[in-house]
Amino acid sequence: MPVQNNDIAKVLTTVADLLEIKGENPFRVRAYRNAGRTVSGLSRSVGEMIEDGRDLSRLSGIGADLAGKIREVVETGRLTLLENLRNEMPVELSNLMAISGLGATRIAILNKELDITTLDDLEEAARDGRIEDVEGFGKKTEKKILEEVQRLRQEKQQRTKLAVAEQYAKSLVDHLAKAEGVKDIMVAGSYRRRRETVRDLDILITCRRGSEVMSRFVKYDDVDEVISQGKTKSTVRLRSDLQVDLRVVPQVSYGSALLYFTGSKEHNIAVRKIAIEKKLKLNEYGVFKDDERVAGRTEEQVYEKVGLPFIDPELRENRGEIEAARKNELPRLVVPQDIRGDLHVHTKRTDGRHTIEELVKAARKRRYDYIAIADHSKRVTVAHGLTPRDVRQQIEEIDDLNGRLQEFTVLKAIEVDILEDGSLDLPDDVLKELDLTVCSVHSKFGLSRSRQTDRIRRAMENRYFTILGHPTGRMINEREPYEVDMEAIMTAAKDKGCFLEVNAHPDRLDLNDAHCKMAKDMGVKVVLSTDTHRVDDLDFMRFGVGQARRGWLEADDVINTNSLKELKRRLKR
DNA sequence: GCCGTTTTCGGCCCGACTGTTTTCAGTCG
Repeated sequence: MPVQNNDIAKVLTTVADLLEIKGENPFRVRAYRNAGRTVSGLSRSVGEMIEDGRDLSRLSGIGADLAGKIREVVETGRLTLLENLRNEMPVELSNLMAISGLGATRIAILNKELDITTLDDLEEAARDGRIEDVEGFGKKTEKKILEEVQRLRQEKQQRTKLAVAEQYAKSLVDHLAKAEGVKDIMVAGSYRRRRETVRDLDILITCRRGSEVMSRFVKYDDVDEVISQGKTKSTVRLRSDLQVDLRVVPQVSYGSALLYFTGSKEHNIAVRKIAIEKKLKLNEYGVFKDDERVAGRTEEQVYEKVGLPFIDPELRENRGEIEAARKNELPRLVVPQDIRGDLHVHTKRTDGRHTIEELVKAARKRRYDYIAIADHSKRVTVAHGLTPRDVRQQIEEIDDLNGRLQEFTVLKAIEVDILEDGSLDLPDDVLKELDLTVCSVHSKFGLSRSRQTDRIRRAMENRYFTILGHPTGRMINEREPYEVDMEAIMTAAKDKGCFLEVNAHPDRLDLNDAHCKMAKDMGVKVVLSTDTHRVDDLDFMRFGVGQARRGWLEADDVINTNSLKELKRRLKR
């Protein structure tokens, strides 16, 4: 069983936790923590990278030492440093870091004073009232700890899908915008960076002095608990368990605050370092030269002062955007208006809710030029998948409709299953009648990495294979992606002239951001599709665009930004 | 432990809020 990136990241993070609890050099701790984050954010498996002879120390934040440690984990499944730490102290202590309000220092104190090592120990001590007697702790802290242990047990700390967060954000923004004196209001954080999930919402507001917006915030109907409340910053938890931070800053600081609260943390640190190089200080209140504010009102001004062009929020992950900005090589990211049509739409003939006509009407309303009807193939019996006869019937229906439509085209397609042996679920003489195919894996998710990869590669050898649908099969927070060698898949796609879908459904977002970047780097074109089942789903496109932007994709990397004529040309194999 | 457009040594982002304290450490983002 190969060691996955996630396992390596876990080892590095655990080491960071234990070193921190031990009171080690905080910068050494940070190095391990950063390395864990770097590894978990890689699109390729570290094991493969090592096999390919890649030098891990070329990754930012990973030097010779950490590269060696990562290699040890990959090759032996263990890390001597962690084993040594294990002999010195209980490893379970690192689990306590998940308790909000407890950090390394206080965990060390609780361990020393009360011999607490596990969550159970902690809960018991809090219940017995032993924690409040420890110096530096008190009644409130003890109560908070008990609540947090229970929260952790209920596994409520899961990240929230972007589409869900959007609903809460919109209602809350509406509520806050009604406060007197509010000028700017923006949801920042990972929400603005369009991450597929968010841990919390960060809302930034500028307003007139003496505005009641902060009290309006903590009194919002949906607030379950006020975690902290100050003049410029408050934190609440909504009934849904989503945490929301509100920051209020003066207008002269809006841009710098927006930059700061949009993050990512790593991006901010990198930008601040550049500011320091230029003898400037950057914080959420502005860019300062000798205590004089020289920028801050807009993000553009802040970037300009540190010598950078504006960097789109989706790129701000410290994954190379700073270097690209310095060289003036930032991508011109795809925007929603670039999208000319949707190539993965279901109708009521299978598991969708609407007729082709209804979908056409909805698509035209969104100013599209075309859609592709891609219902399921026969194997997906739960969705009443189409038989060859059904497909032919639908083709006739579409031809008939196209004859009556002006300045809009319905493309004939199918979402055809890739069977276990790599064949497609419909015969070639049916597939050849279609404009395109979306080929998807809907079964046998558990195949080994090599068999799953071969299955898809074999399918791509079929000359009627056009687009690989939701390429990893993952469902966010629900189902892990199936094991597949994405680099090999992309190599095959490029070789055979196939495309990869970025499924824009907010439960999928598959390809993910790192894979989008990988596709770009490998020269594989993608399709942004919504997998629409009801007309409103067409609006999921914005999530797909967000994901694509996070993966550095430009309009030219996305084939459904093309006119119908150009699209048809590119679909030919 | 990492890193370098002054550096291979000596730095490493920076501020708000809380709780427990009498001036601040710890935590968080």
